[in-house]
Amino acid sequence: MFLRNTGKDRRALEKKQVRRMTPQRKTILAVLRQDNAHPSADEIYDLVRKRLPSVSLGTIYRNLELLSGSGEIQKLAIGGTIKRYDWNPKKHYHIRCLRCGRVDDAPIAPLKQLENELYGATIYTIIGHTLEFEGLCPACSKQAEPV
Amino acid sequence: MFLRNTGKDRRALEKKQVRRMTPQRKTILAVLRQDNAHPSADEIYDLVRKRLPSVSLGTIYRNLELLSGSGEIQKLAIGGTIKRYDWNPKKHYHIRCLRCGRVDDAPIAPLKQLENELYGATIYTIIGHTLEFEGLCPACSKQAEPV
DNA sequence: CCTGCTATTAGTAATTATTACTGTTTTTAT
DNA sequence: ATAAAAACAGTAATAATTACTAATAGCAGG
Repeated sequence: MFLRNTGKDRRALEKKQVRRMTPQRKTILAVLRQDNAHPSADEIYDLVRKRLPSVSLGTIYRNLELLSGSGEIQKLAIGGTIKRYDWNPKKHYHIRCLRCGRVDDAPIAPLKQLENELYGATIYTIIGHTLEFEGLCPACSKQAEPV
Repeated sequence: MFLRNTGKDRRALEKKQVRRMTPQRKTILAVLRQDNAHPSADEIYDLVRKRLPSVSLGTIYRNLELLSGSGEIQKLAIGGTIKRYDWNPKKHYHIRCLRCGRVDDAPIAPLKQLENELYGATIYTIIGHTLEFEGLCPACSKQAEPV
């Protein structure tokens, strides 16, 4: 949970706690918890705006940062570019569609002993790992096959 | 000539081949192949400019895209934000320092049977997976421990 | 050797996701 | 009740990447 000292990472180091459950915060949590699609900040913004039309994107980002920092939700860096958010803070894996970008949970239990294989073989102090499967979702599988 | 899609996906679909080995292309390959640090496009840009001062950043990106598309190098989306490039096109895993962002190869063989565990359990057509370890590099380990 | 055709280039503009800043409002603590 | 802290909306700035444009370079066929 410690990252390097660019702006965003500096904030993570501070381990700032969520103090108050503001309406904005509450709504962000609510829309995230009824969404299994691992939405991006922008998608969450759209969903929250339906309930709180005057909410600002900065508030979305700030609160997603606070909530993931305090362990209530999880921030995912899947596939490279954009960040996605997961209401489920527990460690689990994901599978991503290479065609449309859809992300689902991968139905496989965390591999706890995986890091043991590196002990002694790497100069790093190992803290964790992320595992991501890639494939085609049902809709894109159909399109991809020329039938 | 252009299917409607996001830029990067469109380009991936085209599977455009590298036709000529231009000096720019050759230099990009050369600097990448003598660098085990998995440099970013910007770092490669700096390295190439030492040999070809007038090269442009767009050329770096375009050629890294072409070279990874044709399988000569590998494009990595490690840790989320920026992309890094690997002279080694063979499948292997990486470990990233959470503090300074350093990336090294992880000394562990690819888990070939991992995807089998998902067959029948997911609605996706599985194509592959990426596994990334997180930890602290030696330098950052020392700093992190209060001694 | 010329002519035309693409691939490629440098340089620049645009885009996207995210982070930072600013002035105001809201909540908490005294 | 009042001062301090936290959070907010709105906007500006940044970083990485992608797209565009006009010029150049190298090959293919006559």
